[in-house]
Amino acid sequence: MSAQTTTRGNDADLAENANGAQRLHTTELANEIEFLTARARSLGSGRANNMLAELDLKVRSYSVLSLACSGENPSQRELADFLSLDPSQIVALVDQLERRGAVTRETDPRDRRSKVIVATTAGRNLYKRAESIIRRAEDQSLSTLSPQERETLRDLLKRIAF
Amino acid sequence: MSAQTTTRGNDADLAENANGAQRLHTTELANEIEFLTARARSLGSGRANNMLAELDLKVRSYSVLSLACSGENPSQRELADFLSLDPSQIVALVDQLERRGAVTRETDPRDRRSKVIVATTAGRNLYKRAESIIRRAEDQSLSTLSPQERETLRDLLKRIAF
DNA sequence: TATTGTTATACTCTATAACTATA
DNA sequence: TATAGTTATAGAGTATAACAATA
Repeated sequence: MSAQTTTRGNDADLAENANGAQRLHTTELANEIEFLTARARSLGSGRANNMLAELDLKVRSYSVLSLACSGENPSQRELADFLSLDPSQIVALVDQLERRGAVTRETDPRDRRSKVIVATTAGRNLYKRAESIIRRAEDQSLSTLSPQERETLRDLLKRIAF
Repeated sequence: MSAQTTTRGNDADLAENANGAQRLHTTELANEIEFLTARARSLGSGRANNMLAELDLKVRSYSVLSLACSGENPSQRELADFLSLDPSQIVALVDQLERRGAVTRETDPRDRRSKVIVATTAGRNLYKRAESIIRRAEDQSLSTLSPQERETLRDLLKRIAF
């Protein structure tokens, strides 16, 4: 998905550490890439959501805001395609961001059905703060990896994600 | 995936390919490891769920079945911890698998509060078939990676997932 | 008093279909 | 006839609290 989902996140994992489900780490399941990807995502987006809460954002709304700030002037349809979300979910996300003055909908003059999402100045400021939080969250989630390993991971993921 | 979620999966991505949201691939967001992980997970579990449908399983129930077949005799509490799911969700998943005769709940004699989940013969047969489907799904999801790269990815993910 | 499993409930996320306005 | 955005709704997934049995 891309666009991700809220998850139980950190609390559950503290529980696991406190507890003793480490026996299960040697299991077949624990070595499946799909499982590991899902677990990494769950931990990562859980942490990111917790940290973004201070800006009243979630990973979802952050993603939309980020693309609105990208300079690519995405339409809602493009956001839906790229984030693997239904167009109706984009409506709700853009509504929220628009209500707080972070983005505006501008009708594309070349196709008046289409609405381009662009960030306001306030939206770009919000994004700057959110981006730095996301960077800290990512840094924490990847704390066991060296910079080189992080680049390797990024490249491998990029090849399977697109 | 661990604990995962159903996702829109393949259809959305065909739409993306058909469409032209490729502009957004150069975006900052598209290079964030968290985003790529989420997207990879979404594609992967979407595909796996589609393929597991013929066995009337999902990634969730497959994960529980897999751990029930692991020989580690996990309790429901351990399943919840390991899969980052709430204990009440485990109840529902085990109920389903128990109803179809794939697993049984056995009271742990050393702690009669705890119930150990063990696979039946039918459950192990079901798991064999599911496992081969999961392997095919994973193979398709990782088709752009060499065997070596897959191992690298597995190791990196393992270090951030646990 | 604390923990395992269970039930119930509310909330979020996801999927689908129908509508409108534009093309 | 088809597409972008919107609305409404139902379903799946998630989080929380309370309870019984057991420790």
